Amino acid sequence: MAGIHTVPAILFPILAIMYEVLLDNINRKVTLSAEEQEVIKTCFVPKKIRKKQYVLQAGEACKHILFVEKGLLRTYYTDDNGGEHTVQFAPENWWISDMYSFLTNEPSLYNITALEDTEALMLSNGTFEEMVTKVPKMERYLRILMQNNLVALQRRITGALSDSTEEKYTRFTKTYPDIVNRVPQHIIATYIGLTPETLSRIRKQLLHKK
Amino acid sequence: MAGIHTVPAILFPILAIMYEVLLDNINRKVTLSAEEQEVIKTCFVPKKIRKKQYVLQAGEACKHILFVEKGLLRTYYTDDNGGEHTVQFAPENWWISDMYSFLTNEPSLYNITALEDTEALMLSNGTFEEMVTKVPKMERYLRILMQNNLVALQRRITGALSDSTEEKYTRFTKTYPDIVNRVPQHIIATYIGLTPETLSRIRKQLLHKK
DNA sequence: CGCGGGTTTGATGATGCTCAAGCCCGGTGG
DNA sequence: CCACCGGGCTTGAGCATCATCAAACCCGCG
Repeated sequence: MAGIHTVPAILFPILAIMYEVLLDNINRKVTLSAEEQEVIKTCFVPKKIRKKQYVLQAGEACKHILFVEKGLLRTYYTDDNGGEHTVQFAPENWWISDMYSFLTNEPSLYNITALEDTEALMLSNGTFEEMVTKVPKMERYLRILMQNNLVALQRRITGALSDSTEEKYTRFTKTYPDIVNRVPQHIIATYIGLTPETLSRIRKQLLHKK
Repeated sequence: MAGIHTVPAILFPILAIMYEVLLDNINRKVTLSAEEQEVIKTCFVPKKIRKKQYVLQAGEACKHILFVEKGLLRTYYTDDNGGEHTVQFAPENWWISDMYSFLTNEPSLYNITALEDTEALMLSNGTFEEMVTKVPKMERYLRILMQNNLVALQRRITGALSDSTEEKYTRFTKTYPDIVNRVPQHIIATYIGLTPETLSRIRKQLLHKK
Protein backbone atom coordinates (compact mmCIF):
# COMPACT_ATOMS: atom_id res chain seq x y z
CA MET A 1 0.00 0.00 0.00
CA ALA A 2 2.91 2.39 0.63
CA GLY A 3 6.32 2.71 -0.95
CA ILE A 4 6.27 3.05 -4.73
CA HIS A 5 5.84 6.78 -5.07
CA THR A 6 7.53 10.02 -5.90
CA VAL A 7 7.03 11.37 -2.39
CA PRO A 8 9.86 11.57 0.17
CA ALA A 9 10.26 8.03 1.43
CA ILE A 10 9.93 8.87 5.11
CA LEU A 11 7.07 11.33 4.91
CA PHE A 12 4.65 9.46 2.74
CA PRO A 13 3.75 6.40 4.79
CA ILE A 14 3.07 8.54 7.85
CA LEU A 15 0.64 10.76 6.02
CA ALA A 16 -0.97 7.79 4.36
CA ILE A 17 -1.70 6.25 7.70
CA MET A 18 -3.15 9.45 9.09
CA TYR A 19 -5.60 9.80 6.27
CA GLU A 20 -6.51 6.14 6.49
CA VAL A 21 -7.78 6.62 10.03
CA LEU A 22 -9.95 9.52 8.91
CA LEU A 23 -11.26 7.77 5.82
CA ASP A 24 -12.00 4.59 7.74
CA ASN A 25 -14.02 6.64 10.13
CA ILE A 26 -16.01 8.25 7.34
CA ASN A 27 -16.47 5.00 5.44
CA ARG A 28 -18.09 3.51 8.48
CA LYS A 29 -21.07 5.81 7.85
CA VAL A 30 -21.08 6.40 4.09
CA THR A 31 -19.30 4.78 1.16
CA LEU A 32 -16.83 6.96 -0.68
CA SER A 33 -15.47 6.30 -4.15
CA ALA A 34 -11.71 6.40 -4.70
CA GLU A 35 -11.96 9.85 -6.28
CA GLU A 36 -14.02 11.18 -3.44
CA GLN A 37 -11.45 9.90 -0.99
CA GLU A 38 -8.78 11.81 -2.86
CA VAL A 39 -10.80 15.00 -2.67
CA ILE A 40 -11.27 14.57 1.05
CA LYS A 41 -7.55 14.14 1.55
CA THR A 42 -6.79 17.41 -0.18
CA CYS A 43 -9.13 19.22 2.20
CA PHE A 44 -7.33 18.25 5.38
CA VAL A 45 -3.96 19.46 6.59
CA PRO A 46 -1.99 17.42 9.13
CA LYS A 47 -1.05 19.24 12.29
CA LYS A 48 0.94 18.33 15.39
CA ILE A 49 0.03 19.87 18.70
CA ARG A 50 2.31 19.69 21.72
CA LYS A 51 0.94 19.10 25.18
CA LYS A 52 -0.37 22.38 26.67
CA GLN A 53 -0.38 24.09 23.29
CA TYR A 54 -3.54 25.90 22.24
CA VAL A 55 -5.46 25.21 19.06
CA LEU A 56 -8.02 27.89 19.87
CA GLN A 57 -8.02 30.66 22.44
CA ALA A 58 -11.12 32.34 23.80
CA GLY A 59 -11.60 35.65 21.99
CA GLU A 60 -10.48 34.56 18.57
CA ALA A 61 -12.74 33.08 15.93
CA CYS A 62 -12.52 29.34 15.44
CA LYS A 63 -11.12 28.73 11.98
CA HIS A 64 -10.82 24.94 12.01
CA ILE A 65 -12.44 21.64 12.66
CA LEU A 66 -10.01 19.03 13.90
CA PHE A 67 -10.06 15.29 13.62
CA VAL A 68 -7.84 13.74 16.28
CA GLU A 69 -5.72 10.94 14.99
CA LYS A 70 -3.59 10.40 18.06
CA GLY A 71 -3.48 12.11 21.42
CA LEU A 72 -6.06 14.04 23.40
CA LEU A 73 -7.55 17.51 23.06
CA ARG A 74 -9.92 19.35 25.33
CA THR A 75 -12.38 22.22 25.02
CA TYR A 76 -12.94 24.35 28.10
CA TYR A 77 -13.99 27.82 29.11
CA THR A 78 -13.60 29.92 32.21
CA ASP A 79 -16.70 31.49 33.73
CA ASP A 80 -17.08 34.95 35.24
CA ASN A 81 -15.76 33.80 38.61
CA GLY A 82 -12.65 32.29 37.08
CA GLY A 83 -13.94 28.73 37.29
CA GLU A 84 -12.91 26.36 34.53
CA HIS A 85 -15.41 24.04 32.88
CA THR A 86 -14.48 21.46 30.33
CA VAL A 87 -16.93 21.13 27.51
CA GLN A 88 -15.47 18.19 25.65
CA PHE A 89 -12.63 15.73 25.51
CA ALA A 90 -11.45 14.58 22.09
CA PRO A 91 -9.31 11.45 22.04
CA GLU A 92 -8.43 9.43 18.96
CA ASN A 93 -11.12 9.35 16.27
CA TRP A 94 -13.03 12.31 17.62
CA TRP A 95 -13.84 15.63 16.08
CA ILE A 96 -13.40 18.87 17.93
CA SER A 97 -14.16 22.50 17.20
CA ASP A 98 -16.36 25.34 18.27
CA MET A 99 -19.04 24.93 15.65
CA TYR A 100 -20.81 28.12 16.57
CA SER A 101 -17.76 30.29 16.14
CA PHE A 102 -16.67 28.28 13.13
CA LEU A 103 -19.96 28.93 11.36
CA THR A 104 -20.61 32.49 12.38
CA ASN A 105 -17.03 33.70 12.61
CA GLU A 106 -17.84 35.27 15.96
CA PRO A 107 -15.13 35.21 18.63
CA SER A 108 -15.21 31.98 20.56
CA LEU A 109 -15.82 31.62 24.28
CA TYR A 110 -13.86 28.42 24.35
CA ASN A 111 -10.29 27.28 24.49
CA ILE A 112 -9.07 24.15 22.83
CA THR A 113 -5.83 22.77 24.12
CA ALA A 114 -3.79 19.57 24.16
CA LEU A 115 -3.68 17.32 27.22
CA GLU A 116 -1.16 15.11 25.42
CA ASP A 117 1.06 15.51 22.39
CA THR A 118 -1.38 14.95 19.57
CA GLU A 119 -1.61 14.58 15.83
CA ALA A 120 -4.69 15.82 14.06
CA LEU A 121 -6.11 16.60 10.65
CA MET A 122 -7.35 20.10 10.15
CA LEU A 123 -10.25 21.21 8.02
CA SER A 124 -10.37 24.95 7.71
CA ASN A 125 -13.03 27.54 7.30
CA GLY A 126 -12.54 28.11 3.61
CA THR A 127 -12.41 24.50 2.52
CA PHE A 128 -15.43 23.33 4.45
CA GLU A 129 -18.15 24.38 2.03
CA GLU A 130 -15.88 23.44 -0.84
CA MET A 131 -15.66 19.92 0.52
CA VAL A 132 -19.38 19.40 0.99
CA THR A 133 -20.18 20.69 -2.49
CA LYS A 134 -17.56 18.49 -4.11
CA VAL A 135 -18.54 15.48 -2.02
CA PRO A 136 -22.21 15.83 -1.15
CA LYS A 137 -22.13 12.50 0.64
CA MET A 138 -20.29 14.30 3.37
CA GLU A 139 -23.52 16.02 4.26
CA ARG A 140 -24.92 12.67 5.20
CA TYR A 141 -21.82 11.75 7.13
CA LEU A 142 -21.89 15.02 8.99
CA ARG A 143 -25.60 14.73 9.63
CA ILE A 144 -25.08 11.36 11.28
CA LEU A 145 -22.10 12.67 13.19
CA MET A 146 -24.05 15.62 14.52
CA GLN A 147 -26.99 13.40 15.32
CA ASN A 148 -24.89 11.07 17.42
CA ASN A 149 -23.29 13.97 19.18
CA LEU A 150 -26.71 15.32 19.89
CA VAL A 151 -27.95 12.19 21.62
CA ALA A 152 -24.74 11.99 23.62
CA LEU A 153 -25.11 15.59 24.73
CA GLN A 154 -28.69 15.00 25.70
CA ARG A 155 -27.57 12.15 27.91
CA ARG A 156 -25.09 14.45 29.51
CA ILE A 157 -27.75 17.02 30.28
CA THR A 158 -30.15 14.56 31.81
CA GLY A 159 -27.24 13.24 33.85
CA ALA A 160 -26.31 16.69 35.02
CA LEU A 161 -29.91 17.36 36.04
CA SER A 162 -30.84 14.13 37.76
CA ASP A 163 -27.76 12.17 38.76
CA SER A 164 -26.42 12.22 42.29
CA THR A 165 -22.87 13.42 42.72
CA GLU A 166 -21.64 9.87 42.95
CA GLU A 167 -23.51 8.78 39.85
CA LYS A 168 -22.05 11.67 37.93
CA TYR A 169 -18.61 10.30 38.50
CA THR A 170 -19.37 6.62 37.99
CA ARG A 171 -21.27 7.41 34.83
CA PHE A 172 -18.25 9.27 33.55
CA THR A 173 -15.91 6.38 34.27
CA LYS A 174 -18.26 4.04 32.42
CA THR A 175 -18.75 6.34 29.47
CA TYR A 176 -15.11 7.28 29.04
CA PRO A 177 -13.07 4.49 30.64
CA ASP A 178 -10.02 5.34 28.56
CA ILE A 179 -10.05 9.02 29.42
CA VAL A 180 -10.31 8.52 33.18
CA ASN A 181 -6.74 7.31 33.38
CA ARG A 182 -5.30 9.83 30.98
CA VAL A 183 -6.27 13.12 32.56
CA PRO A 184 -5.76 14.57 36.06
CA GLN A 185 -8.88 14.20 38.10
CA HIS A 186 -9.32 17.86 38.91
CA ILE A 187 -9.96 18.29 35.20
CA ILE A 188 -12.53 15.52 35.21
CA ALA A 189 -14.12 17.41 38.07
CA THR A 190 -14.58 20.42 35.81
CA TYR A 191 -16.30 18.19 33.27
CA ILE A 192 -18.91 16.73 35.58
CA GLY A 193 -19.39 19.90 37.59
CA LEU A 194 -17.80 19.19 40.95
CA THR A 195 -14.93 20.66 42.89
CA PRO A 196 -11.77 18.58 42.96
CA GLU A 197 -12.21 18.17 46.71
CA THR A 198 -15.64 16.59 46.53
CA LEU A 199 -14.54 14.38 43.66
CA SER A 200 -11.68 13.17 45.81
CA ARG A 201 -14.09 12.36 48.64
CA ILE A 202 -16.47 10.57 46.31
CA ARG A 203 -13.67 8.33 45.12
CA LYS A 204 -12.76 7.53 48.69
CA GLN A 205 -16.33 6.47 49.43
CA LEU A 206 -16.40 4.28 46.35
CA LEU A 207 -13.27 2.46 47.51
CA HIS A 208 -14.75 1.74 50.93
CA LYS A 209 -17.95 0.44 49.36
CA LYS A 210 -16.19 -2.31 47.47
CA MET B 1 -53.77 29.69 -4.11
CA ALA B 2 -56.64 27.59 -2.76
CA GLY B 3 -60.09 26.78 -4.09
CA ILE B 4 -60.12 25.29 -7.60
CA HIS B 5 -59.56 21.67 -6.73
CA THR B 6 -61.21 18.31 -6.38
CA VAL B 7 -60.44 18.20 -2.68
CA PRO B 8 -63.10 18.88 -0.02
CA ALA B 9 -63.35 22.64 0.07
CA ILE B 10 -62.81 22.96 3.78
CA LEU B 11 -59.96 20.49 4.19
CA PHE B 12 -57.61 21.57 1.46
CA PRO B 13 -56.61 25.08 2.46
CA ILE B 14 -55.81 23.92 5.99
CA LEU B 15 -53.45 21.24 4.81
CA ALA B 16 -51.88 23.55 2.29
CA ILE B 17 -51.06 26.02 5.02
CA MET B 18 -49.59 23.38 7.28
CA TYR B 19 -47.19 22.20 4.64
CA GLU B 20 -46.29 25.75 3.76
CA VAL B 21 -44.95 26.34 7.23
CA LEU B 22 -42.80 23.23 7.02
CA LEU B 23 -41.54 23.98 3.53
CA ASP B 24 -40.79 27.57 4.41
CA ASN B 25 -38.72 26.33 7.26
CA ILE B 26 -36.76 23.96 5.07
CA ASN B 27 -36.35 26.49 2.28
CA ARG B 28 -34.69 28.81 4.71
CA LYS B 29 -31.71 26.44 4.77
CA VAL B 30 -31.74 24.74 1.36
CA THR B 31 -33.55 25.42 -1.90
CA LEU B 32 -36.05 22.80 -2.98
CA SER B 33 -37.46 22.37 -6.48
CA ALA B 34 -41.22 22.12 -6.93
CA GLU B 35 -40.98 18.35 -7.40
CA GLU B 36 -38.89 17.95 -4.31
CA GLN B 37 -41.41 19.90 -2.33
CA GLU B 38 -44.12 17.53 -3.51
CA VAL B 39 -42.10 14.53 -2.40
CA ILE B 40 -41.58 16.05 1.02
CA LYS B 41 -45.29 16.62 1.39
CA THR B 42 -46.06 12.99 0.76
CA CYS B 43 -43.70 11.97 3.54
CA PHE B 44 -45.47 13.85 6.30
CA VAL B 45 -48.82 13.07 7.85
CA PRO B 46 -50.77 15.79 9.70
CA LYS B 47 -51.67 15.00 13.28
CA LYS B 48 -53.60 16.80 15.98
CA ILE B 49 -52.65 16.33 19.59
CA ARG B 50 -54.87 17.40 22.44
CA LYS B 51 -53.46 19.00 25.56
CA LYS B 52 -52.13 16.32 27.95
CA GLN B 53 -52.16 13.67 25.24
CA TYR B 54 -49.03 11.61 24.72
CA VAL B 55 -47.14 11.31 21.45
CA LEU B 56 -44.56 8.99 23.00
CA GLN B 57 -44.52 7.10 26.27
CA ALA B 58 -41.40 5.90 28.02
CA GLY B 59 -40.94 2.22 27.29
CA GLU B 60 -42.10 2.22 23.70
CA ALA B 61 -39.88 2.84 20.72
CA CYS B 62 -40.11 6.26 19.15
CA LYS B 63 -41.55 5.82 15.66
CA HIS B 64 -41.86 9.43 14.58
CA ILE B 65 -40.25 12.78 14.19
CA LEU B 66 -42.65 15.65 14.62
CA PHE B 67 -42.63 19.15 13.23
CA VAL B 68 -44.81 21.42 15.33
CA GLU B 69 -46.96 23.73 13.29
CA LYS B 70 -49.03 25.17 16.10
CA GLY B 71 -49.08 24.53 19.82
CA LEU B 72 -46.48 23.27 22.24
CA LEU B 73 -45.00 19.85 22.93
CA ARG B 74 -42.60 18.76 25.63
CA THR B 75 -40.15 15.91 26.16
CA TYR B 76 -39.53 14.80 29.71
CA TYR B 77 -38.48 11.79 31.72
CA THR B 78 -38.82 10.71 35.30
CA ASP B 79 -35.71 9.65 37.19
CA ASP B 80 -35.28 6.78 39.65
CA ASN B 81 -36.56 8.90 42.53
CA GLY B 82 -39.67 9.90 40.67
CA GLY B 83 -38.41 13.37 39.78
CA GLU B 84 -39.47 14.81 36.45
CA HIS B 85 -37.00 16.52 34.15
CA THR B 86 -37.96 18.22 30.96
CA VAL B 87 -35.55 17.70 28.14
CA GLN B 88 -37.04 19.95 25.50
CA PHE B 89 -39.88 22.26 24.67
CA ALA B 90 -41.10 22.35 21.09
CA PRO B 91 -43.25 25.33 20.13
CA GLU B 92 -44.17 26.33 16.59
CA ASN B 93 -41.54 25.59 13.97
CA TRP B 94 -39.59 23.17 16.13
CA TRP B 95 -38.79 19.54 15.64
CA ILE B 96 -39.21 17.00 18.39
CA SER B 97 -38.45 13.32 18.75
CA ASP B 98 -36.23 10.90 20.61
CA MET B 99 -33.60 10.52 17.94
CA TYR B 100 -31.82 7.74 19.75
CA SER B 101 -34.86 5.56 20.03
CA PHE B 102 -35.98 6.56 16.56
CA LEU B 103 -32.72 5.42 15.02
CA THR B 104 -32.04 2.32 17.08
CA ASN B 105 -35.62 1.25 17.69
CA GLU B 106 -34.78 0.73 21.36
CA PRO B 107 -37.46 1.61 23.91
CA SER B 108 -37.35 5.27 24.79
CA LEU B 109 -36.69 6.72 28.22
CA TYR B 110 -38.66 9.80 27.35
CA ASN B 111 -42.23 10.94 27.20
CA ILE B 112 -43.48 13.44 24.69
CA THR B 113 -46.70 15.16 25.55
CA ALA B 114 -48.74 18.23 24.66
CA LEU B 115 -48.81 21.29 26.90
CA GLU B 116 -51.34 22.88 24.55
CA ASP B 117 -53.61 21.60 21.82
CA THR B 118 -51.21 21.28 18.92
CA GLU B 119 -51.05 20.51 15.25
CA ALA B 120 -48.00 18.79 13.89
CA LEU B 121 -46.61 17.01 10.85
CA MET B 122 -45.37 13.50 11.42
CA LEU B 123 -42.50 11.81 9.66
CA SER B 124 -42.38 8.14 10.49
CA ASN B 125 -39.72 5.55 10.82
CA GLY B 126 -40.23 3.90 7.49
CA THR B 127 -40.40 7.02 5.37
CA PHE B 128 -37.35 8.72 6.82
CA GLU B 129 -34.66 6.97 4.79
CA GLU B 130 -36.97 7.04 1.79
CA MET B 131 -37.18 10.78 2.04
CA VAL B 132 -33.45 11.42 2.29
CA THR B 133 -32.69 9.15 -0.66
CA LYS B 134 -35.35 10.77 -2.81
CA VAL B 135 -34.36 14.26 -1.74
CA PRO B 136 -30.66 14.17 -0.84
CA LYS B 137 -30.73 17.89 -0.14
CA MET B 138 -32.53 17.00 3.03
CA GLU B 139 -29.29 15.61 4.35
CA ARG B 140 -27.88 19.09 4.25
CA TYR B 141 -30.96 20.55 5.85
CA LEU B 142 -30.85 17.96 8.59
CA ARG B 143 -27.13 18.43 9.08
CA ILE B 144 -27.64 22.14 9.65
CA LEU B 145 -30.60 21.46 11.89
CA MET B 146 -28.62 19.04 14.03
CA GLN B 147 -25.68 21.39 14.09
CA ASN B 148 -27.74 24.24 15.42
CA ASN B 149 -29.32 21.99 17.99
CA LEU B 150 -25.89 20.89 19.04
CA VAL B 151 -24.69 24.42 19.60
CA ALA B 152 -27.80 25.23 21.62
CA LEU B 153 -27.41 22.11 23.74
CA GLN B 154 -23.81 22.95 24.47
CA ARG B 155 -24.90 26.32 25.72
CA ARG B 156 -27.37 24.64 27.96
CA ILE B 157 -24.71 22.40 29.44
CA THR B 158 -22.30 25.19 30.14
CA GLY B 159 -25.16 27.07 31.72
CA ALA B 160 -26.07 24.13 33.89
CA LEU B 161 -22.46 23.80 35.01
CA SER B 162 -21.52 27.39 35.67
CA ASP B 163 -24.59 29.56 36.08
CA SER B 164 -25.87 30.57 39.48
CA THR B 165 -29.41 29.58 40.31
CA GLU B 166 -30.63 33.02 39.48
CA GLU B 167 -28.81 33.13 36.16
CA LYS B 168 -30.29 29.79 35.20
CA TYR B 169 -33.73 31.31 35.37
CA THR B 170 -32.97 34.65 33.78
CA ARG B 171 -31.11 32.96 30.97
CA PHE B 172 -34.15 30.81 30.36
CA THR B 173 -36.47 33.78 30.21
CA LYS B 174 -34.16 35.46 27.71
CA THR B 175 -33.70 32.39 25.56
CA TYR B 176 -37.36 31.37 25.49
CA PRO B 177 -39.37 34.51 26.21
CA ASP B 178 -42.45 33.10 24.52
CA ILE B 179 -42.40 29.83 26.44
CA VAL B 180 -42.09 31.44 29.88
CA ASN B 181 -45.66 32.66 29.74
CA ARG B 182 -47.12 29.55 28.23
CA VAL B 183 -46.11 26.87 30.70
CA PRO B 184 -46.59 26.55 34.47
CA GLN B 185 -43.43 27.50 36.28
CA HIS B 186 -43.01 24.25 38.13
CA ILE B 187 -42.39 22.73 34.73
CA ILE B 188 -39.85 25.36 33.87
CA ALA B 189 -38.19 24.40 37.15
CA THR B 190 -37.76 20.84 35.88
CA TYR B 191 -36.09 22.21 32.77
CA ILE B 192 -33.45 24.29 34.51
CA GLY B 193 -32.92 21.85 37.34
CA LEU B 194 -34.45 23.53 40.38
CA THR B 195 -37.29 22.71 42.72
CA PRO B 196 -40.46 24.74 42.22
CA GLU B 197 -39.95 26.24 45.66
CA THR B 198 -36.55 27.70 44.95
CA LEU B 199 -37.70 28.96 41.58
CA SER B 200 -40.51 30.77 43.33
CA ARG B 201 -38.05 32.36 45.75
CA ILE B 202 -35.73 33.38 42.94
CA ARG B 203 -38.55 35.16 41.18
CA LYS B 204 -39.40 37.01 44.37
CA GLN B 205 -35.83 38.22 44.70
CA LEU B 206 -35.83 39.40 41.12
CA LEU B 207 -38.94 41.50 41.73
CA HIS B 208 -37.40 43.21 44.77
CA LYS B 209 -34.25 43.97 42.81
CA LYS B 210 -36.09 46.02 40.24
C1' DC C 1 17.37 18.01 48.28
C1' DG C 2 13.79 21.04 47.28
C1' DC C 3 10.25 22.51 44.36
C1' DG C 4 5.58 22.21 42.26
C1' DG C 5 1.51 20.11 40.57
C1' DG C 6 -1.89 17.20 42.02
C1' DT C 7 -4.49 14.93 45.55
C1' DT C 8 -6.18 14.39 50.16
C1' DT C 9 -8.15 15.77 54.62
C1' DG C 10 -10.46 18.74 57.87
C1' DA C 11 -13.44 22.51 59.61
C1' DT C 12 -16.85 25.80 58.46
C1' DG C 13 -20.57 27.95 56.06
C1' DA C 14 -23.80 28.89 52.32
C1' DT C 15 -27.03 27.23 49.30
C1' DG C 16 -30.78 24.80 47.82
C1' DC C 17 -33.75 20.69 49.01
C1' DT C 18 -37.43 18.54 51.86
C1' DC C 19 -41.59 18.58 54.15
C1' DA C 20 -45.53 20.88 55.55
C1' DA C 21 -48.78 24.37 55.56
C1' DG C 22 -51.33 28.18 53.67
C1' DC C 23 -52.89 30.90 49.78
C1' DC C 24 -54.76 32.33 45.38
C1' DC C 25 -57.79 31.72 41.65
C1' DG C 26 -60.58 29.64 38.18
C1' DG C 27 -63.93 26.09 37.48
C1' DT C 28 -67.86 23.22 38.86
C1' DG C 29 -71.90 21.86 41.01
C1' DG C 30 -75.39 22.61 44.38
C1' DC D 1 -74.72 33.09 43.42
C1' DC D 2 -72.15 30.98 46.59
C1' DA D 3 -69.37 26.97 48.37
C1' DC D 4 -66.16 23.99 47.47
C1' DC D 5 -62.42 21.86 45.20
C1' DG D 6 -57.90 21.39 43.09
C1' DG D 7 -53.85 22.86 40.76
C1' DG D 8 -50.33 25.85 41.10
C1' DC D 9 -47.75 29.13 43.55
C1' DT D 10 -45.84 30.89 47.88
C1' DT D 11 -43.84 30.84 52.55
C1' DG D 12 -41.46 28.94 56.44
C1' DA D 13 -38.33 25.97 59.32
C1' DG D 14 -34.89 22.47 59.54
C1' DC D 15 -31.56 19.81 57.32
C1' DA D 16 -28.31 17.70 53.98
C1' DT D 17 -25.07 18.47 50.66
C1' DC D 18 -21.57 20.50 48.60
C1' DA D 19 -18.34 24.60 48.04
C1' DT D 20 -14.78 27.13 50.28
C1' DC D 21 -10.56 27.92 52.54
C1' DA D 22 -6.50 26.17 54.50
C1' DA D 23 -3.15 22.91 55.48
C1' DA D 24 -0.69 18.67 54.86
C1' DC D 25 0.83 15.18 51.92
C1' DC D 26 2.65 12.65 47.99
C1' DC D 27 5.69 11.99 44.34
C1' DG D 28 8.18 12.78 40.13
C1' DC D 29 11.77 15.76 38.43
C1' DG D 30 15.30 19.17 38.02
